[in-house]
Amino acid sequence: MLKLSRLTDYAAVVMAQIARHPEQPHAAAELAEAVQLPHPTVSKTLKMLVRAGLLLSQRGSQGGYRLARPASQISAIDIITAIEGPVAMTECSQDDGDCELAATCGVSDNWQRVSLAVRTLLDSVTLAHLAETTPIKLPVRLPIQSVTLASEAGR
Amino acid sequence: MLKLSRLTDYAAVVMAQIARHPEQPHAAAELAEAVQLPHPTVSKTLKMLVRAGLLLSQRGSQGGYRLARPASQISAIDIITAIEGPVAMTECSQDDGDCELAATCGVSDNWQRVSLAVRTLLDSVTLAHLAETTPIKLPVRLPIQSVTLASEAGR
DNA sequence: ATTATACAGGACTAAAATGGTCCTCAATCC
DNA sequence: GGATTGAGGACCATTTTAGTCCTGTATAAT
Repeated sequence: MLKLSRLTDYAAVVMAQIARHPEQPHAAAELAEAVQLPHPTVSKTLKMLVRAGLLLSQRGSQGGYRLARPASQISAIDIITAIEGPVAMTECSQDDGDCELAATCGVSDNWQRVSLAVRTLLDSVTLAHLAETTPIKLPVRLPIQSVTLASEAGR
Repeated sequence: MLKLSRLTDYAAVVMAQIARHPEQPHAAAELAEAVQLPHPTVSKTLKMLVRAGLLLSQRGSQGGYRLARPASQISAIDIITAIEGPVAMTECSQDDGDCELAATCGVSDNWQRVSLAVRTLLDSVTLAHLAETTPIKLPVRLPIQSVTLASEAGR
């Protein structure tokens, strides 16, 4: 279905929660309560976010989690990558690229361009954006994305 | 990893192969040979594409598969949807939207906007694009995408 | 008509990913 | 020292995915 894993979803919700109160550290138990999710699961998610460098943790009483940098400098793709690994549309758009079918494939280059466009899009969405509550939805348009496909590449 | 399933990947490759020779019908066995994938798997993929209305099939000898419409009128999202179902970043960005955590979630609206942007991006990529071989990659930029987030929505 | 070709539909299985829990250890504060 | 809180990883259940195969049906050539 080309969707985020559930853990990634949790991660975004938790990150947003922290982003709305960036001063104090937040214990896992407190966050779990706030977002109404099981403690062990939230805890697992938080650990992944720490390992990815998006959160800082402090042990001991009065400890907890804080953002490693301002919410405006954390992007959606950072969160997704932290939980799911690199965003790539196809197997072969990854780094290793060990697809031996590349010869007969014929679409890999273009998929890679699409991948890049998706990544760029997700990179332009920040945690600050996600954390904002949205009382009204007024469609204001703003171009944020470019993609180059073979057909436009001069051939 | 936010990536396409392998079957979707196959579907794109096979569709591109057909798109490059749109006149004759192509038998599943012939396509499997051309793209170097197992016949049963290719066959399964083709059936899904027919059911989604992207391919037309003809039984009997000299039968096979043809595009249901020109490659320029089939988008990447059509192919993805045919195999994986609707593209939605989160559970709750789907139609039913039966997420009872929506109250404490606080990010669902913005994820839905991101989903929409991804869908729009994938909709702008056509099978004709994908099928093109790409001898040179000259980065020419072309804005194709807009997204509206809460922060830009007037509020 | 008969036969060979080729798709339709679905059952079935094996393997992998995912979601979720729990236990033990380490750090920190009081 | 004791309470609190995170780190790390093992572990299991469930779901999803990939892939195969079988039976049936439509079509064309002869």
